[in-house]
Order: sequence, then C-alpha cells, then structure tokens
Amino acid sequence: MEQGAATRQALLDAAAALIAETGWCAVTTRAIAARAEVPHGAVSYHFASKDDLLREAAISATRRALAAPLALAAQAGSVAELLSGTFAWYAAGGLTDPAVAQLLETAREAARDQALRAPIGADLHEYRKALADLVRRDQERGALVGGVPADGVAAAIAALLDGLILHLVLDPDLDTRPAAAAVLGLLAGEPR
Amino acid sequence: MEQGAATRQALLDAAAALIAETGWCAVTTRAIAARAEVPHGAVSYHFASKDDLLREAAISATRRALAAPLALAAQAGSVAELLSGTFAWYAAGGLTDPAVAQLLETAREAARDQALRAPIGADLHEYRKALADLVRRDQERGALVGGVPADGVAAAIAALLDGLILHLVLDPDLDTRPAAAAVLGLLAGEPR
DNA sequence: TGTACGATTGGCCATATGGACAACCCGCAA
DNA sequence: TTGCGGGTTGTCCATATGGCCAATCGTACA
Repeated sequence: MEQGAATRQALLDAAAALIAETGWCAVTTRAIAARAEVPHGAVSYHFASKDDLLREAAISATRRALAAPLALAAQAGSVAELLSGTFAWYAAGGLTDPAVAQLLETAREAARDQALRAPIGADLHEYRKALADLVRRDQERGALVGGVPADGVAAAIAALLDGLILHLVLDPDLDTRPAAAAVLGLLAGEPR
Repeated sequence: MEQGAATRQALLDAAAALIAETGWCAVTTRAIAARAEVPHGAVSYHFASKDDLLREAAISATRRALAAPLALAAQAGSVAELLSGTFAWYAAGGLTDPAVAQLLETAREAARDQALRAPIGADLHEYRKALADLVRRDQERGALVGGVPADGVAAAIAALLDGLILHLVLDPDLDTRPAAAAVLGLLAGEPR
C-alpha cells in the first residue's frame, strides 16, 4: 500500500518537473515514467489519463510555488518591503527558477481547462487577500497613501508583479529599477 | 505567382486562428490545411517546417493584435483616458477576443523559443516607449504626479495591464473596478 | 504548338503516443 | 499450502502526426 503511494507520488513529481522543463504539451507519459524510474505501464495503473496526471501534478506544484510569495505577503512588515524584496528577487535572476516556467505553463493551460482554472484562481484570490490586508495595515500606519481602495491596490500590485514576470520572460534585458522606483514612489505618495 | 502567395497567406491565417482556438500545441499541419481549404501537402511546399509556419503566423498575428493598443497609446490624450478605455474594454469582455488567447499562447511559446522572443520583445518595447511618451506629456501638464521616472511608470502600467489580463483569464469573476480606481487615484496623486 | 517551371495534389512512411492488458510477483490471511 | 488482491512489468495496438515525394496541372513564354 505504501509502495503504491510512493510510485504515484514519484510520477506526480516527475510530471511537474517535466512541465517546467519541456513545456506542458511536450510532456509524454513515457518521459514521465522514465523520469520517475518506473515502467511506462505504471502511469495507466495509477492515473485515469495523462490529463488527470498533469492536472494533479500542476495543481500541487502551483500550490507549492505560490506558498513562498504568500508567506512573504503575510509576514512582510510593509508593502514597500514586500515590493523591494520581490523586485530584488526578479533582478537577482529569480526568473530562472523552474517554478516560474511551471507557473506560466499552468496558467496557459488553465485558460483552457476549467478543472484547472478553479483551484489556481482560488490560490490567486487568497494571495490578493493577504496583500489587501498588508495594504490596509500600511494605510492605517500612514506608510501608504490613503483614499484609494485597499483591495484595488492589492489587485493592482498582484497584477503588476505577475505582469512584470511576463515581460521579463519575454525581454530578459528589461531594467526593472525605474519601474520599482516609480511604483514605490507612487505608493508612498511622496511626490506632490 | 500570385496564387502561390495567396495559398501561403491562407495557411498563415489558418494557423493563427487555430493557435488562438485550440492552443499552440494542439495545432496540426492537417488541421491548418483543412482550415485553409488546401490539401495537407501544401504545408510542406510553402514552409520548411511546422515550427516555421507557426512562428511566422504568430509573429504577424501578434503584431496585428498589438497594433490597436499601440495606436491607442499614441493617440490617447492622457494616461487616465488610456487606462479608463482599457479597463472598460476588459470589463466589456474584451478577453473573449481570440487575440487574447493567441497572445497568451504566443507568450508562452516565446518563453521557450528565442526566435520568437526577439520580435515579440521588440513589439513590447515599442509599446512601452509610446506609453512613456504619453506619461511624460501628462507629467508636464501636471495631470500626473511628477518626481517619478516616466519610463518606470510606463513599464509599470504596461506590466499592470498585461498582468490584469492574466488574472482575468484565470479568474473571470475578478472585479477590476477597485483596481482601476486605485491606479487612477495613485497616478493623479489626488489623495494626500 | 511545345515546353519549362512553379504550384498543386494525394498517397505513403517512419515514428511516437496514449492507453489497454495479460502475465507475474509477493505478502498475508485462511 | 492455497487462494487472494494490490501492485508491477513489458508488450501490443490503433491512431495521429510531420514530412517526403512522384505524378499532375496550368500557364506564361519561346
């Protein structure tokens, strides 16, 4: 019984890795099996179909990948701190993390697959909520301009950070420092 | 000679449409040929490979899709007008436009294909430049807070708009109105 | 009229893929 | 010992795909 679960998990891990490395559509059941070091027939036994396997692998991998930013949003002392940290991570080459490729692949697939969209959308929603709490705290402290809806600011920041990832993937030479300066300046409300 | 070019173009158009409808990896040379109403052997004659055909189709389709927002950025009277128009388009269901699906597919593929990344990245760069000009004009008029780098604001706005598309695709129920209000408020610098 | 050449057409092939399955292994309870 | 059942393994198969190619067409030009 325990062995069965281990094989199943190995297949899930291999599938998630391959999605990031080769892209969703290039993943084959045979490649997954080879990566997991199990015979290819094992796939049919443990999963109803290739789609099922990829979906399940992508969902858990995405949850794992989003855990770090979520924790950061929940623990950051301020929005500025969160943004600075994230921008620094981008600049330091965080994009080379396979998790980024995996997220992009999953997002694209989720745009076509309702069963995938639901859980991913829920994770995103949770992230925005944590961010909105942080924004609200900052606004009360006066560290962030008031008079704008906190949930709107949170949605905008989340979209900005993900959009920046997209742009950086398409144009690795893009300098994010001016954007970082602009966003931090606007949020602080310092200029007049 | 003219006929040859027409067949070639029909294949390109069919390929672009199929990328948007079924997703990049689900496109087959036979489906393209059927869509273009030419025999499937025509693909081999007019293009060196399926990859070549898809790349060329995606590049021209992307350029076509980006022409509208680019013109909008160049002609808009102000950043606020541009943003309001774009947000309204999102809310009115602009996401159902096949061009959006096509752009997402192309972006994902470009992340893995240097030959695709280069032209797409150049188009993005051009868009950011037009946006930066608009921002600069607004700052000089005082319609937009100064003291922040215009190119940074432009990069942030571009990322924000694309990131919002991504989030809307993953979560169609997301209400963009608070985000729109927040962004417009922050850029105007009205609150204090 | 003939002919050269680009364009067209449909058949063909090697290959890869997802999935099904029968045989087998092995620990455990009767 | 004998069954039993979950797990494993390798093989087999129908299908689809990308690409190649020989035969054919049609037309502009000599």
